[in-house]
Amino acid sequence: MQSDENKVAVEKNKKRKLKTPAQISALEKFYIEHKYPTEEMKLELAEELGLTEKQVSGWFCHRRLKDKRLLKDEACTNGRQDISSGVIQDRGSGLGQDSCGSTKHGDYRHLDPKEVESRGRYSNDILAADMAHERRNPYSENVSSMDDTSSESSSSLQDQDSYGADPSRYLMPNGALPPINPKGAIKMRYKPSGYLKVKGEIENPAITAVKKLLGRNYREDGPLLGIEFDPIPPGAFESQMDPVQEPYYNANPALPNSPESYAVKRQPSLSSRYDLYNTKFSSQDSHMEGPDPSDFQDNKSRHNSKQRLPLCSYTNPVPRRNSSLDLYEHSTGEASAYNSNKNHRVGTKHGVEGMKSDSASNHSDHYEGIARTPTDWMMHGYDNVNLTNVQRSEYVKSKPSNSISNACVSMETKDRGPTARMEKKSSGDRKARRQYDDSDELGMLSNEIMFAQRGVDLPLQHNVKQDSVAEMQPRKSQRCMSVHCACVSSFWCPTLIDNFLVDYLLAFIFMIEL
DNA sequence: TTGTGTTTTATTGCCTCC
DNA sequence: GGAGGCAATAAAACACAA
Repeated sequence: MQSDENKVAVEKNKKRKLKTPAQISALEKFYIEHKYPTEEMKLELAEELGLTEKQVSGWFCHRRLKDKRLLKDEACTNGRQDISSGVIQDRGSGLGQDSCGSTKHGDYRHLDPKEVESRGRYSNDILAADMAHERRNPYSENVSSMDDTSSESSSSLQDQDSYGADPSRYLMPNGALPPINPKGAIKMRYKPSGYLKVKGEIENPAITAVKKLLGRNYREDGPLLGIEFDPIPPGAFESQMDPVQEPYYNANPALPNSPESYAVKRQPSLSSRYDLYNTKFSSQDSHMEGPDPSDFQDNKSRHNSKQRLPLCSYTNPVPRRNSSLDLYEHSTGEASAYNSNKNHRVGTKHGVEGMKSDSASNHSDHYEGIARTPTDWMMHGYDNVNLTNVQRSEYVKSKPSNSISNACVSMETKDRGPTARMEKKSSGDRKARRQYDDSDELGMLSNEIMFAQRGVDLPLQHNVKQDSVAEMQPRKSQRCMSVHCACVSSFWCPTLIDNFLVDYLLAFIFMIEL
């Protein structure tokens, strides 16, 4: 009898048991803080979680292996991408070949394992793993809320539970990166994230080819593709006047005012958002510029990587189309995409689904009429490419259900102000509108300054063709015109336009040319 | 519902370090 | 030699598509 009981007990113990969400959450949290916990830590943790020390040790061991595996996969992926593109990317794939070749005893071998400890805060692959965990774990949200009372370290855990790939998650409240543990910094070099990561993912052969074709003409800090801009309207930057009372420059007086003016007017506000965005990402980029990146979004899981990778291709030349939809949704709805972790989540189920619903319900409205964003301006102005509404709808229909597009959504929402539909909305939106206007003041100012600088420093051959601009600009004030010009100028203004957008634009143009 | 693929957990053996 | 860690392996649990 006793032997039978023992047998049963052994069987019971032998049969693996899934750890509860709370346990996993706690373990993950601890793992972020201490990649290599001491025996005391393990004991304490085991006691708290009702596990054995052996289980805890094993979990940490497997967790490290998981990290390593994900890192290796990511590195291999990047390495293949580099090969396929024929260009050695100076960012985003440093680890690749080295780690691909040898895995014995891990890629951390060259580092003191202890030095690797506590790097988890910056370890994006952990986030990816957590994202994978979330996919599997329907209780994640509960766990997340459960940890609400936790202290600082738990905040990261909570973020984990949300599994947002938002690169700003680790930013300090003031938007700056938290102080970097030198030890962590070492590891950081291997873990690109945020913009750099996304960029590395999407920088497919098409973009590479475009860059190759452009050669010297492609300057990240210079005019784009030789697009000609019209000269700055006289007095465009004169003292700001009441947009209602003041006369305004109108290159084409025949054009009536239209709601687009509102949308266009909003564009400058994006600069402030862009600045913030770029601040975040550029800060991260500064850490990513190292020889070796991998990336948390890619690290999500092998399974998801397989699902995601094919979507990195530009089957949809304008994946950003959904973004404006998203923007509309968020600008009028509850949470803005800019602040939403979910919208930064790359390749997450929710994000994709959200996009689908957006496209399905709103795309027809969003692409009626003329271009409303700087990107649209470019599309109209460049090579006289006139996209019909139908075509645009098709862009939407071919909604990119991929991580990149999802990332674009979040970026897009930063790029674009509210669409013209905002103008049509009821007065109930005026409150939100005022908020935009507030930001517009700052944004316009910065844009105008930027534009003025450009007017001095750069030749004017890069002015957008006036027709295209006039066609799209309902002008209500001189200031609006200056804003319009500033928006156009943002395409070659390095501080306003993200390289990410440039890449997409290049890819789009490349598609057109093909 | 089922088959397949992925992830997680547990176990074992080997290696390195002290 | 013991402790700790890594890698390999098996099996259970899970996710997802057909």
